[in-house]
Amino acid sequence: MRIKDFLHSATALNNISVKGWVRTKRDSKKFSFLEINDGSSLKGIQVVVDESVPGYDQLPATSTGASVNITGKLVESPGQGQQWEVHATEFQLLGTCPDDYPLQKKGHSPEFLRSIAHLRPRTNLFGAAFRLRSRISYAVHRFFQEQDFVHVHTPIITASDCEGAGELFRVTTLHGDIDKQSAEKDFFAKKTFLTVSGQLEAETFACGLGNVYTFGPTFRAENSNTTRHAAEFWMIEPEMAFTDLQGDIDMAEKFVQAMVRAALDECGEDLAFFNQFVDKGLLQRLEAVANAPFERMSYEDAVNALKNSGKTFDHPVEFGVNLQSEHERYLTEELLKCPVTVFNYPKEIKPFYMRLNDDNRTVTAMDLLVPGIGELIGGSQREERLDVLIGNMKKHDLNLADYSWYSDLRKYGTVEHAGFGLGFERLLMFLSGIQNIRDVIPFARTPGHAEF
RNA sequence: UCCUGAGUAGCUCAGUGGUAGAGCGGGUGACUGUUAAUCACUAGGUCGUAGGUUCGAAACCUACCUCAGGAGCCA
Repeated sequence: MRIKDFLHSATALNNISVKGWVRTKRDSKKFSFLEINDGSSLKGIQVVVDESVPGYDQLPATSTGASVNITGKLVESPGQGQQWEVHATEFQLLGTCPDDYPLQKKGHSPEFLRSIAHLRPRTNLFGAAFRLRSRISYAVHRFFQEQDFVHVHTPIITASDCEGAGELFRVTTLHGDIDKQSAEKDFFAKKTFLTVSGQLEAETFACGLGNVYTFGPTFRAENSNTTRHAAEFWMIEPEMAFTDLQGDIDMAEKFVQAMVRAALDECGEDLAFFNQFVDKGLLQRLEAVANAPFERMSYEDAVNALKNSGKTFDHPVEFGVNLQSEHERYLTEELLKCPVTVFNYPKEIKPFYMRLNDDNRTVTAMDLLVPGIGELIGGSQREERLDVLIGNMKKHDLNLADYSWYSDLRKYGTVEHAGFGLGFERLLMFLSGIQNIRDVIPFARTPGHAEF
């Protein structure tokens, strides 16, 4: 049993063992109070160690951060502030914690804790963040598995650039100036990279297994320094055969709502903590998202709404331009005050694989925007017509031979299909209110940073 | 990569041209069924780095480094 179980115990218990780290110690003359946390929950448990307890002589050396093993009994607490406490019958100091331990009893800034990322799992904030991450990771699989989606492990090393998805990390075993050497001499006998998306490979499985999803690491060598970007992040990419854009949007909205519901239902204590210390409006916002339908708006309507907003934007809005952060923020945070899916973007600003609409000027792209984050999901119905796809690839200067396996999906038994990509860390930011992506991933990889 | 801001004690910060400070944390002691305990005492700093201006620089100027926020790119 762990501390979480003791805190929720229905009865007093004899002969229990508590192993964990000391958060704080309060000494009396003849006994000490310890608050012990083992990571199983936000709350720790209070332990009372009387001077008669074997091991009491180790208490002076037991400071904040020390690891301990306590044998004792769980009893109702006579003090205020907790239902249960542990009366030690034996105290064992496992590991001392010298006074240069950087974590104090008081709060620290996330920036400082980032610099000691190896110790931050011991804090309330990051304990909560990474418990949430784990629960939601499980909820992702549960959501898709319960609907008979097949989980596909798409390759990490790839030779294909999923067009337009940012800079790639080169993977090579060559030494010296690699650009001056023939790629044929490299390990894979061609230029290879870390994946920027599993979408193209996922499509091959969707066009065979029906509904599939990927959930794995993704790498972008983009030199971007923002609160929403990491060079290594985890992406969820469902891909569905016999599905059009509407079905894609339906699934995206259903997915986001299910994740919000999972967080509310399964991480209540941690969410309450975020609501108190990170984002006062979090719970209210999540409840609203879980219960109300999302807005949908075509790109053209969005552009018109922005034009008629009466607001002056730093970047002017016109049909044909990408929506800027300020535009997305206005739509989701001011105009609609809820998540909104914008669809049917101009074809010029979107990748080759998106299906051309009958108007011949827009494609079936969709972006799901949420308050506070901006773009959470990007997806589309894929171009299933071979001739149109080939034409697009030519327009985008792609080497048709490199993508023959991809166009084969249209050559042999093509079907309409659609999918989307969702940055897992952005979802966690949305669910926790945590403002910086570096605080929802265990060890952030960003330009100039690969510590730990 | 661009723009803006910030680097002063372990942490959070005050100090805007004239003897480096506070709170918290650490140490010591006292006290108490305590709970971000309380009280007293105490240690702790090449003021990011390098130049420059000045009788005198933590402060003003220049460059660089680091961090943060914003932008672009995107998920």
